[in-house]
Amino acid sequence: MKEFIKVMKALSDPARVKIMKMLQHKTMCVCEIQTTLDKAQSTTSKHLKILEDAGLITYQKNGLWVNYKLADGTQSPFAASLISHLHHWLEDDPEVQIMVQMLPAIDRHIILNRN
Amino acid sequence: MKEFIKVMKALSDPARVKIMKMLQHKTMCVCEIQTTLDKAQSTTSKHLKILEDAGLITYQKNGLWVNYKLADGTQSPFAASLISHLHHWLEDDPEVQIMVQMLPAIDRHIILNRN
DNA sequence: CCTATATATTCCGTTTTAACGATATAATAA
DNA sequence: TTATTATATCGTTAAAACGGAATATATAGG
Repeated sequence: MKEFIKVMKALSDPARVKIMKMLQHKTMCVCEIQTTLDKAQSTTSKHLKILEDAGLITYQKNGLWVNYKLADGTQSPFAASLISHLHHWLEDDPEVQIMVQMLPAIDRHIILNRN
Repeated sequence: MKEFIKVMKALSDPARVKIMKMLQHKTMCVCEIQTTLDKAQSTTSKHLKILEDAGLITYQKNGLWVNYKLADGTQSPFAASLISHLHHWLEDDPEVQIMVQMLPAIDRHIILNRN
């Protein structure tokens, strides 16, 4: 029950659902996710932790960057099922559509004014 | 998005998930659900309203009694999918199992000391 | 009408959640 | 080592959620 609640709670916040939907398109670092969400860095980091604790996303460190991506669902059958459904759910949601449109322009090097 | 969040939030509370699991076995009135949950009557009533707003359950009035049952999911595709999954999810959860065992003994007439 | 009763709603206290700024951590580069 | 930088954690505040007691509503029966 606790594990199930954890997954449901994780997906009960619009910002976290948006993170799931953006990671469906590409692996992203924290600053890219933060920019797309338009939230503070600490807020973004906490949302990522909640999703990770629920088994919905994973990360890989690469130097200073932490790259997040959707989990494969092996950690939780509930997570697995919801990750799968989220691929087609909310595809026609206005907020999600606008977000997806801006994704190609989101790049860590541009965000950090560097090249 | 709002509709999706509403469904996920509704299923983010153990008491409400338990209600879904008990209604999977039979239609129940508020006092029966309250007894099974072991919560106050107002608390129970509020949980039921949240589940109903999310399209997860429906009710039918019969005199003084209000009988609740699982929704068919026509109100929301998210609700439909989760109702369906919940049928097999948490079947082996200890809390749910104990609850299901006591269900046959839960009867509105016995609860209200009447026959 | 009046009474009884099953459920819904209101009120209020407590706990949880989400947000941000500030600080800490960890990795890179000099 | 020290400086820089991407991310994580801490501290605090405001809003939302959960709980129960008290009250309101609605239906049934006299």
